[in-house]
Amino acid sequence: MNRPAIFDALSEPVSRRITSGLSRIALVLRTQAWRGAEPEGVTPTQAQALTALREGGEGMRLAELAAQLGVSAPTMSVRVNALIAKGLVVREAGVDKRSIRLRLSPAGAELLERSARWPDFLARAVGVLDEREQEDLLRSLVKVIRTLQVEGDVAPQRMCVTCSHFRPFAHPDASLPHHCAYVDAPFGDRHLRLACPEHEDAPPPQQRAAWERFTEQAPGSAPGSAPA
Amino acid sequence: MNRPAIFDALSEPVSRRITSGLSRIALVLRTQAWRGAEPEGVTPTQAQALTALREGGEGMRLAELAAQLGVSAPTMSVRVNALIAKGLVVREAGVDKRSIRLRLSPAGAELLERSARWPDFLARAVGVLDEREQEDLLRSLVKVIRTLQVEGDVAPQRMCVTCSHFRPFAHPDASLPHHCAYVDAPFGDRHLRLACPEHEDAPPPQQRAAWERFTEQAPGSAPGSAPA
DNA sequence: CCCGGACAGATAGTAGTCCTAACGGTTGCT
DNA sequence: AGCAACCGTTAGGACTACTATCTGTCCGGG
Repeated sequence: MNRPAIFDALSEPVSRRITSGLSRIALVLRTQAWRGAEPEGVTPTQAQALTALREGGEGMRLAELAAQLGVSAPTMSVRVNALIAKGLVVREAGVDKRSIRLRLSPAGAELLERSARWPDFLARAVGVLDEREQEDLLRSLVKVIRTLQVEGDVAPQRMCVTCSHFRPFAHPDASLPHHCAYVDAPFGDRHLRLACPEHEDAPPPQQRAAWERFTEQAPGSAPGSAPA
Repeated sequence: MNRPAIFDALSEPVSRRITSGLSRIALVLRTQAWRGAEPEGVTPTQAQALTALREGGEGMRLAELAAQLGVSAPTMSVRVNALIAKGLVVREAGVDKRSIRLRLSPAGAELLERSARWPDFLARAVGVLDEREQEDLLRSLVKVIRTLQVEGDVAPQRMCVTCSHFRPFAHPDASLPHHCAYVDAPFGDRHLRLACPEHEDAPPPQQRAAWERFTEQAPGSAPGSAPA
């Protein structure tokens, strides 16, 4: 579809410029990290831990939480203790007396409720994209993150594409082609989730099959787009 | 185009899930930051400064560099001194004796040459997207970053869309609709740059006009997509 | 001419982040 | 019973980056 052009020779690969753009956004997220957290009296990483704790369901173990946030267990231990001292998290003994179960306290849940809008400066910027561009962007991000997960660069995510309830392209409707067996309803790319509380890891063969179906289909935005 | 569905009521807004995905990628970039930099004997932030120094052209001032990387001047001062001590950057007196001009040393340029492939783990993940998806993704990122810049959340970027040489949709060819007056050649969305050495800030009225043309056109991927 | 305000950058001092190494208590296998 | 594996914690050190403060330079006014 794209004809050769002078710029094809002049430019670095598209994928590299994309990573440069993603890095730029990562930079902004880092420098603006205190915006939402500080007014609530927590640090950005503490806020991050609270979010993970909510998304991961109740009774998370310490090591789980650490893996989810990509930090070492000692780091997470200190972080969690700070949150416990602030009364935002409670620690309970697990069945195994070595392990612990971490839960949000009511105060922690309420804090998350209040500050759930961060990072809305970025959400506003994303809002300049039209409906279709957002859907395409979300689908692309899902694909990239899933690949990072397979490569071991990031911990398993609670995403639709690895969920046992996910049935890609189960319906002919191009607008709502997928099916979620948990709520038993069709959905589209725009509904794809990255952190679903109802997520349940599918067995690897099912994951692979679903992934193949999901990626091999032409994107919903372009029914007959160039396979050649 | 998208019909109402159960999931429209169940899900948080698409823009919020997108920011969640972007945050996830930012997390990976942060945890993997030492991968490319450490083997070269520099820290990630030092590598970042070197990159900015190359992209920004020769003879950058300290404050400029600090703004580009979203850190305070003192922070950048310390960082630059470390790079000077390592012989990767040279400091020269500016015309104004208060200011300094920072340049990459040959050793610094050579180091960048060697480690320019970071973060290629992310570039590889982006590589699972097909050509068209990458083009769409790049265009969306450009739009988001440009918006962040207008909002003041990030320093001015050397992007095509703010460049005096940029002529959006100057050609009828849907594959190469834009024109770069600097190299005097047509180019497409897939050639859009985020850090062009030849960038020259266009005057605000021209920027606004170009931005309007650039965003109001239907994305190249969908000639007749929903204006309603 | 020189004096003060504005500016550019450098230097403390402090706080947050996060790692590796080493340590106690539990569990389960032999 | 003994020992290895496991879970979480504590200790120490490195990196990042902020605010406040300081030194030197430029420029305009008296």
